[in-house]
Amino acid sequence: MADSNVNQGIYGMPVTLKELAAMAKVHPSTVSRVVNHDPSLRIAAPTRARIEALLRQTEYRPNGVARGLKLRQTLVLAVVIPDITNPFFGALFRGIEDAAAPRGYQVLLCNTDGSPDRQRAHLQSLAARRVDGVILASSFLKDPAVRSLRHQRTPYVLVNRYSEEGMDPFVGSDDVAGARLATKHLVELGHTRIGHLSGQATVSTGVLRKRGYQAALAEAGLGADPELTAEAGFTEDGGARAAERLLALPEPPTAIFAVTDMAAVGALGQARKAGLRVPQDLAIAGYNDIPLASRLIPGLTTVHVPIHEFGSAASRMLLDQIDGGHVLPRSVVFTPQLVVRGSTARGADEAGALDASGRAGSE
Amino acid sequence: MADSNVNQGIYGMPVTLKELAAMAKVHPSTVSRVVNHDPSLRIAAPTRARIEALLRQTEYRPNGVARGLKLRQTLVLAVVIPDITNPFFGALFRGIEDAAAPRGYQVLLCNTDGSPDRQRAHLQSLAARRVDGVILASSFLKDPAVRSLRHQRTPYVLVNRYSEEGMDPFVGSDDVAGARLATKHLVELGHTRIGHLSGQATVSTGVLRKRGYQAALAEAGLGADPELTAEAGFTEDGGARAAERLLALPEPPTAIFAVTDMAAVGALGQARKAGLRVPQDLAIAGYNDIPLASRLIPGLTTVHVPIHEFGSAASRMLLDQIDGGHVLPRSVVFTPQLVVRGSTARGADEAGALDASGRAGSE
DNA sequence: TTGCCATGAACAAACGATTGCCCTATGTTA
DNA sequence: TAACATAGGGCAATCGTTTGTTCATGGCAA
Repeated sequence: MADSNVNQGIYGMPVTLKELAAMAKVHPSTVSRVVNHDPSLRIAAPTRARIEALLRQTEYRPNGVARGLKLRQTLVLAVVIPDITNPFFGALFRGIEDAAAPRGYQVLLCNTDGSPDRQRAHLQSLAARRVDGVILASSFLKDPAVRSLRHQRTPYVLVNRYSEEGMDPFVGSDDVAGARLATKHLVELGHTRIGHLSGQATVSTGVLRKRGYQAALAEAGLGADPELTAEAGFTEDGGARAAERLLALPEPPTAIFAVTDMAAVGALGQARKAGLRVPQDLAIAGYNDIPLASRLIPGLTTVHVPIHEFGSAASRMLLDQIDGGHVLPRSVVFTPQLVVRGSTARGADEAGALDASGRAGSE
Repeated sequence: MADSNVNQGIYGMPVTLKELAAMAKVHPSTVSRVVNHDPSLRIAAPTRARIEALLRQTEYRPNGVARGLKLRQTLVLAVVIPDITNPFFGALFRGIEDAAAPRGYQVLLCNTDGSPDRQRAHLQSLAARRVDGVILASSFLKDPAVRSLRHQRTPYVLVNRYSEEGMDPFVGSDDVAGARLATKHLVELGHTRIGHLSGQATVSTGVLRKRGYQAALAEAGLGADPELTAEAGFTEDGGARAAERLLALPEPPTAIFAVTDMAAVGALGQARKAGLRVPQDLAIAGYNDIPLASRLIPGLTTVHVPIHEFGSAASRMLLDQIDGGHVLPRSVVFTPQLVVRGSTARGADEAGALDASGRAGSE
């Protein structure tokens, strides 16, 4: 460093309070109070004018890191998800950012790919970084790193994942009701062998949607054949493989309810590969109503949830928690709605499927 | 604050060097040197053991904010894009994060929705935050905030966007060549009225791909009818509207090359709405080969570029620039490849379209 | 003239970590 | 025995802000 005391930015733009103060011939603290509009500061008009002119000329912005250290707030939120490539999480993220930005926050995005190790690594970094809050939509709530969030008193909100302790701030939909809706729809279409592509048993959405599926079957007087449920996880690949297993059964299902649209998409591809027509030979329903669902041919019947609002609601809960000290309300649960498209159309002919696919998702 | 001097975390876990030092009965600086494995530290074995045991028990992690202030590095990168909901940017982000994570960096995601104001707001925040580097894949390179990145000496890399100054670190594909490839393909299929859904004239990809389109037409001895080009931007909606204009012409095109897969998807929907069969009545080609392209029916013919590698290459360039002080190489340009699917299939019948759609994108 | 009160800013102590330098014991060597 | 080297850590400045407190000055009333 050639300039030992006063560091000038390029183009001679000062970047620190100290430099600014030297130029204005006042003490740095005075400049700080002007910048922050400190009401306790009584300042002579000419002095204030001098400082403000300088601030404008130099476009000074306080160093956020130093500010973060002093004020103990970073104005950063973090979102931990399995994979941003999944359209569900893309829409979710937008909801989060759109609600966070107006309040001055920016958002770190952390993909875990469903790996507990990556999740733990991310959470540890986030804790060290002192992010102001975390939104968790990833799978592993037993992770000790999650507990350490609690212990560190880092505010957090869960999206689409209940924790076991059950008392965590939560945003999501009524998974049981949604799954019942979709399954009941398949029942009413006359199907009696209805398969289920399930999520992992370690994830609440997986468990609850399966429960809804089983409830709908029971209400219809249909026994839940365990053979008709195959674990697919939440990916297209998983959906394809699980569907393959189901379709290879001696008595394969004529309809499938998938835990997730992505799994349903996998099933759709698998059905096509097997030469089955959808919906004539196999009806398929998903969950979430991702944008892709309405663009497929046939359009995917699915359970619509307001993904973007999941994000913004979670964001707001988190920020309120950060500002206010505690959580209110503790949870936001949206009511899911069935969206019927071509993949389960009743007397589906080609035209019907096309029509249905033309509907735009409301997301 | 009840505890004035020594702040204990919950569960009595110390969180600062000072507390740790007090417990180990050594000076904080000594603890710091142990944590950072300072080679200049000569320390008695028992002392070291005492400190290390303490570090393990308490799971101490240095406060990243304080560290950032002192060391002038935040270990944060930022990505500025129009919209993460667009599959192209989802894949890009994963590439970036996957390359950044092993080197200890986490990544802020900033969506601009193509708004210069939002972009400027984001860039200003990022500068104030002292992020270590920025990857720009958004549209506005004239933005003064971008210049200020340069002025602040914040390292940055452009993805898929040339700046006018032309000397910025860049990652992307040869847009002219890619567009020529796609257009030439349409020419070879026998089309003579080939339309173009273009990007904005302010964005390099828009300009260059249009140039490639025109070059291919010229080579084929086809004049470029300006009426056959409509500005679509990079969104599905824009693509639909632009396609609508083209299809309403007295002599509408029989083939369309879209600047982007998303625009092509919009055109596909518009064609369907107009009762046109793809590819029989209208052939459509896109650019980027997003995952969606291979799942549509018919599959979308497109120009494949390695999106994930765009991200990882950009990430690596940026990190090298941060570590090394300057940029080498200044740019990475991938060679695009044509992927032919059902949307331009030659004597396409239903079956052919289906087959083509079954191919998985290599991304 | 003395005392008091605003006024207008400067002072200085944090926030938590890093790091060049200094200091104090103990051997070691001349 | 005096000078010196080395081991083992402590000291203190620094990164850039924020903020409670103190201080000097001048005006005004008594």
